[in-house]
Amino acid sequence: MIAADRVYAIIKQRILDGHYPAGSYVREATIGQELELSRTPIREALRRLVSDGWVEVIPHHGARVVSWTQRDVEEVFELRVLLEPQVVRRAATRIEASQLDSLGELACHMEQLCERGDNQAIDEIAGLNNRFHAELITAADSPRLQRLLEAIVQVPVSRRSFHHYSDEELRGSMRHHREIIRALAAGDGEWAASVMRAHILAARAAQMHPPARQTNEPRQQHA
Amino acid sequence: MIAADRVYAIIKQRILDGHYPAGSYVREATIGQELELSRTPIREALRRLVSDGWVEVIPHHGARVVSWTQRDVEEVFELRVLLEPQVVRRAATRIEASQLDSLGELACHMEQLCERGDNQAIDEIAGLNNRFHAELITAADSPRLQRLLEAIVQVPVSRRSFHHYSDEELRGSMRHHREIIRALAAGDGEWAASVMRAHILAARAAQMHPPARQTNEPRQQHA
DNA sequence: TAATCTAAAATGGTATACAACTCTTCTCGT
DNA sequence: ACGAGAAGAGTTGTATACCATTTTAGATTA
Repeated sequence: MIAADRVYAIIKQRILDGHYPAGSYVREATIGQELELSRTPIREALRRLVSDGWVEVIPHHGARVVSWTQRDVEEVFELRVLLEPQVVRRAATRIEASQLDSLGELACHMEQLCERGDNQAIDEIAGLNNRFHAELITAADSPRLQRLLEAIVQVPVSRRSFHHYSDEELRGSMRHHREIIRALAAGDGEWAASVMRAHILAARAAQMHPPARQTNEPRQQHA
Repeated sequence: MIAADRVYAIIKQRILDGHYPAGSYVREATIGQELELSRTPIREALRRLVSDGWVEVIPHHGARVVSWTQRDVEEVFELRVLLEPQVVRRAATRIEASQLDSLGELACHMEQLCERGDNQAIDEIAGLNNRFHAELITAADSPRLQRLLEAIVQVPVSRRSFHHYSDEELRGSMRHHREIIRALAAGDGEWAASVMRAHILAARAAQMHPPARQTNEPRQQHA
C-alpha cells in the first residue's frame, strides 16, 4: 500500500475517533512530520478526503474537518430514502442464489447478536449491517448508484446508529432484513423497495431521538 | 481561483466540446506546456476528473476520456428519475417569488426558440434548459442533492439532447416546464415531482430513439 | 518471418524549494 | 483612542527534480 493510502486511512480514523474534532484543521506539515513523509502524499490524501466529504478545503488556509449539523443528517436520510429502495428494486431481478444465502447468514448472525443485546453486540451488528447493505449494492449492479450512496452514507451518521435503537426498534430492523430477503427471493422489486423505505425511515426516526442516548435501554418499552 | 481549478474546468470543457473525444488520452505534459504549468496542478485536476467520472486512468499509460455506453446512459436516467423529482419536491416549499419569475422567463425564452426550430435555436434551448434545472436545484437548497446530480448528469448525455427530440417532444418538454412552474407556485411538491418525473422519462424516451438522429424533423409527426 | 531484446516515452510516487496568499498584529497618522 | 495600512508568521499552492514502473514501438537476431 502506498503512503497516500495510509495517510488517507489514518486521517479518516482520527476523524472518526475524535482525535481531529469537527471544525479543526488538519495541517499538512504537522502530519508530514508525524509520519515522516513529505507534504505531497498528505496533500493527495486530503484531496481524496475532500472529494469523499470528510474535510473541506479553504484555499490557502487549510483542510477543515466537516461539522455535521442536524440538517446534514436529515439531508442524508432524505437521499437514502430515495436511493436505498432503488438498490433493492434493481437487486430483485438480478440477485443470485448465493448472494441470497449470504444475506440470510448475515441476517441470522445479526439476530443472534440482537438477542445478546450488550453494547459490544450492538457494535458488531453495525458492522454486519454495513456488510448487508454492501451485499445488496453489489447485487444491484449499478456502479453509479453505488458511488452515490458511498458519497452520502458516511460513517459519522451510521457509526453509532444502532445505539440509538430501542430493543423494539432493533428487532424491527431485523424483521426488515428478513422481509427484504423474502421479497428479493420472490423477485418482487417493489415489495423489497417498500420494506427498505420503511427500514430507512425507521432508522431516521431512531436517529432523531431527542438527545442522543448511549444506552440500548428503550425509553418507553412496552409503553 | 487556483491553477488546478482552472485546469479542471478547462479539461472538462474540452471533453464537453469534443476537443478531447471519448477514448482519447489527456497527456499531462501536453496540457502543461499549453497552459504553461507544471505537472503538479495537472495531476491534481486529473485526479478530480477521475473521481468525478470524466476520465479513467490506465496505469502507466494515461488518463483516457471515458466512453459512454448505452448502459451508462440508462443508468443515469434511472437515477435522474429518482433525484430530479426530489429537487422540485423540495423546491415547492422553499422557492421564492423572484426565482419563480426567473423560471418563467427561461421558459418563455425557450418557447420562443422552440418556435424558430432551427439547429442553433435547439442548441440555445439546451443551454437555457440547463439554467432552468440549475435554478430549480438552487431553490431546492440541498447541497448534497446538488452534488449527486452534478456527479451523474454529465453533459455527454445532455449535450445534444434536444436534437433527438421531435417537434412534438420538444413542445411537450416546454409544457412540462410551464406545469412545473405552476405546481411550484401552488406549493404542491408532489404535483411538481410527478411532472418532473414525466419530463425525465420523456427525455429518456427521446434519447433512446433507435439510431441517434441529428435532425429535428420528427420521424412520424402526426402519425 | 517471428520471437526477443532494447530503448524511448509516459505515468506513479515522493521530496524539496520557492511563490503566493491569508490572517494577525503592530505601527502610524489623525 | 481609533482606524488604516504594512510587516510578519504561518500555511497552502506550484515548480522542479528524481527514480521506479510499465507500456509501446522499433531494432535485432536466429
